Amino acid sequence: MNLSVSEENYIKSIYKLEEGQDSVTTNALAYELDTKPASVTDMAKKLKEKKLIAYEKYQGINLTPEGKKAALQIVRRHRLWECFLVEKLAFSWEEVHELAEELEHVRSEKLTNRLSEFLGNPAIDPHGDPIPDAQGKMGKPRTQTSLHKSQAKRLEVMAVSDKSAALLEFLTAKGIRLGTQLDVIERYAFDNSIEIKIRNQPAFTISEQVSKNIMVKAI
Amino acid sequence: MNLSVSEENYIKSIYKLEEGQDSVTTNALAYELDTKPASVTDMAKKLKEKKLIAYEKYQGINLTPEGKKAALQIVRRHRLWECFLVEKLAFSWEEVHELAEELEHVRSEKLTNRLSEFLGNPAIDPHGDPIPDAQGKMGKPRTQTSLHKSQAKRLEVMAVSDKSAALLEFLTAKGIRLGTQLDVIERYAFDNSIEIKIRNQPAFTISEQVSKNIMVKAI
DNA sequence: AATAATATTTAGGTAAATCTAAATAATAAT
DNA sequence: ATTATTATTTAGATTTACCTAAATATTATT
Repeated sequence: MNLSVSEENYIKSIYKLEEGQDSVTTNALAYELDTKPASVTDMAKKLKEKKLIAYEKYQGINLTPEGKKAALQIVRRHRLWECFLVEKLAFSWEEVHELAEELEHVRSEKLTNRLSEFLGNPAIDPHGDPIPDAQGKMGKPRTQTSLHKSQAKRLEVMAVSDKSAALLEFLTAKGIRLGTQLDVIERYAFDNSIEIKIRNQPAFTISEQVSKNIMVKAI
Repeated sequence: MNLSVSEENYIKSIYKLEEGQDSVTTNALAYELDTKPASVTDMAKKLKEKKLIAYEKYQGINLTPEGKKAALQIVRRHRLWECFLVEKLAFSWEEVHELAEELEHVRSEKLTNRLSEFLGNPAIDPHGDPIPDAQGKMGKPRTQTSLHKSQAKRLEVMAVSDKSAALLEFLTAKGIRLGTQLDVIERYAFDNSIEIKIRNQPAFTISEQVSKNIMVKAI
């Protein structure tokens, strides 16, 4: 199956949005891909034709097993390149997402597998996400909850689900990185903001938008 | 200046064909890019608009200084990725061209420079071609003559100008690689084939097409 | 120099991936 | 259960990078 860059981006986004949800809506996909719903409908028809997604008018989108396989290959490439950029080229974790976004579209199994080997077949990428192996097998689908949902009072940052440079820069500025341990001081119901504290630092408040994207586990 | 992948490929090919020639013809470029002359004319207008080439109807194509700068950046990326693939991922020299052809289009100066640094700022790529530095400065534009043109009787292989996998496989099979020293046994005028001999090996004959693409220097 | 051959350009068309605006379906609110 | 709102799809354009076929220039040949 030969996919265009655009088709690959759709498959990857569907895979991402499918997590948790039982199907992906046209609007959500359009927002995720920064495009218009009408364009999504067009592409949905094409991907259905190629048997990569299950799609019926107004019924939302799901990956077929084949589509999921394709998605996992793309995710594998993306996360391996992120490892490469951070470990070998000394990029910081908030810089690598956009570059990996381009590198992931070089579709060569041999290259992918050699790269993985070169990196010591890593199981997680610099953001804490698991890397699918050559067969598409992947460790547990990442951490338990978002900080937004977590009930815990003391927790550890396991991953960040949104890789926009803006968020990652914000987190870096605030001293939040992988493995950072935080205490939840207060949750404000009126705007869902959360006051948190990192050891040896003054407490500060983060918005719902931010807390939704910080993945944590209780400690 | 933001170039599409297609525009970059045109610029790169013009740069390649310009070497020696004083301008590049529509047909030559079409052949090089495996496209049609009409498409080249279309693109020539666009690249002229962007001031990357000098072009007047029926007059052939030349890079402007700006176009040449762009070309050297692309060539730099291409050759650095080739180094990476051969040195770090253990690809053989005949495998890397196609992959580098894709990787070269990731346009990030920071990535390029970090990659170069990671590789120890190499000055030549695995095919023997010099790698432009970050400023576009490049070592002497490679070897003197093709085997086809060379008058010398004993010579050394400095580079291969055509990177098609077919040719590179052929050369590998015959034991011809960078640095290989050969003796010219005979030149057959009727088809321009050449009988050559590598030390400790039986002599064999290569076609004009092959000899045109082997770059040598006399020793 | 006239003609033949070749090279190049123009005109008009196609496919992929997008878009806007309008139409229609599904969902939420009264 | 209507109506209003929101989501989705359709219809028709647009842009990029191609294409073919025909027209026109240039170059080579007699």
